[in-house]
Amino acid sequence: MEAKEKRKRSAEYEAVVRAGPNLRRIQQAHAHLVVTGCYRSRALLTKLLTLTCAAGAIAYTRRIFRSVSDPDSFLFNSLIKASSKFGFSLDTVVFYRRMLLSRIAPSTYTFTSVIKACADISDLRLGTLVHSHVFLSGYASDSFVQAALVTLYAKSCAPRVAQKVFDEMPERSIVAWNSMISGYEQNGLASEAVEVFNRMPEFGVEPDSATFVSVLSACSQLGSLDLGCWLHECIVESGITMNVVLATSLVNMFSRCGDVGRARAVFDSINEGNVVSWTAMISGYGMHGYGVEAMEVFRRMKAHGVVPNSVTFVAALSACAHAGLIDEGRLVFASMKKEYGVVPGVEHHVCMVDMFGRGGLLNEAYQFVKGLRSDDLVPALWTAMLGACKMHKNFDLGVEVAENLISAQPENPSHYVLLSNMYALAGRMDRVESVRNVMIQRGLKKQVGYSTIDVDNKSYLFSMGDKSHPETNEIYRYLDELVWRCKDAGYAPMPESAMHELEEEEREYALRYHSEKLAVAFGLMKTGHGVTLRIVKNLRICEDCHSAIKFMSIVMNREIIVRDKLRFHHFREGSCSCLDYW
DNA sequence: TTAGGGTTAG
Repeated sequence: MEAKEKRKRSAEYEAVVRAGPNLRRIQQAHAHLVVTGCYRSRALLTKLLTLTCAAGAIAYTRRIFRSVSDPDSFLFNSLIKASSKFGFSLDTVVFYRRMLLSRIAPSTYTFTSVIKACADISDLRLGTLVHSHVFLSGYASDSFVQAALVTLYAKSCAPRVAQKVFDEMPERSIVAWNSMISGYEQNGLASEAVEVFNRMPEFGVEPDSATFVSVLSACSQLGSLDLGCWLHECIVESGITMNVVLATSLVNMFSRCGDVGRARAVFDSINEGNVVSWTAMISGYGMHGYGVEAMEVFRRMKAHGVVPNSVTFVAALSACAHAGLIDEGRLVFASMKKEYGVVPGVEHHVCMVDMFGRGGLLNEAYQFVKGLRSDDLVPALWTAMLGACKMHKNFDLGVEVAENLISAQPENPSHYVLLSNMYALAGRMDRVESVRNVMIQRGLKKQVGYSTIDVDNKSYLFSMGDKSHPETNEIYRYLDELVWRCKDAGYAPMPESAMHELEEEEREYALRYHSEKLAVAFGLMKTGHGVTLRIVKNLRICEDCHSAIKFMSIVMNREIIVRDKLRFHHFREGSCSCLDYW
């Protein structure tokens, strides 16, 4: 009799397992259990709960959980793990609280899941509280818990705390190293991420594919092609399997470091691409202004049966915007909702305004903005509008837009600079002065622009008028001479795009020693003929530098590639790949 | 009566 009972139960259990994370089948299995009276079995209930959670039916999970009279430790742990794993972080916290209230002791397994949930919602306060529970429970030296804590602090914008936890770990697993590297990378501290990576060999730790994915992202931020190529070699030498995530990371790195050809070569080597890898390639072409190529990849992606999502559409629309493909952009935008059911969000709206604006269709851009719901009117729309006003010299509209921007974000100094630029271009110097005074009153400082360039595997940083470099005198002299040669070739400095409060002569001086010009001069000085220069600027390249670098590419017969905040500019033989379309 | 963790791409 007993054996028979046991066989029956295990058959029921098997039936639940077979249902898998499919809500309809789980419900059928659940109904069957209720009918046969087996639903009182804890094992079955627990399995049922984790499966409903995996199926994404969190409301159903909660309902079943509420019906359990006296949940045990196994049930709590299963539920906490499943809810955390499938992204129901707030539920994880609620279940954890219930567990504590039920006076059931959490284990290291409980903590890893709860800490991951706190990390996913970047809740530092809650995470710190759980960290104190870890101490009280005596699990502070568990390596899994510690690795989870590193992730928690890293993802909650506290990378220094993460580093402290990491440093105090007696044994650091590869996952802990990876958490530390990705933590720095995700907080925009790319150099620190690379430093951690470089310290791995001295601890005898072999990087795995997740390590490379994170360090490649850091490299993309830095825009350092030398570093990226070296990492690529490391991956090949390590014999790590090139999975789609790693390959996509490489595609992104090569694009963002200015070598879209290599990005394409890696992309072509991917066997089973997914929506992320295709999107990465579209975005890569887009940021270089290769709109036709981007749209070709977009077309091929659809032909391969890969369904574009919201991010893909941002990449495709932005590619159209940066290449002036207005009609194609319109078609893409129209197809979003109609063919793919993707509802346009604020990012897509910004792309459209940017696209119309760059193309000189200011009125259409403005009408597009006016047609949006008021809660969709994000500052980025006005910034795109403003860029268009400046490019196409519509100062009245520009002033109106800049004033809108300032009222929306009075604490953002770059809006004041834009407004001041607009007034200056419109010849309203009295207003320029008053905007500047407002900035001073409110204690707002213009964001400092800087440019970096790699020479002989070393990164050099320049800011405007920078004199910190040991070879400053040589660089300035070289640049002065270069500017003279450019002037001979037809370059005319454009003083109006400098800070307008300066006197005429000072303005030209300030322009001449902009960070990107200093970086170009240094690169030309230090590298041999035929070497392509690659510069990364943190802000948008200024109009005058854009013009000057075109001339530099002629007089020095060099290819110069500049990545700015928005896109790439390839300067060659006196023209730029953006076709002045930025 | 039942399993098991923390890291990675657009």
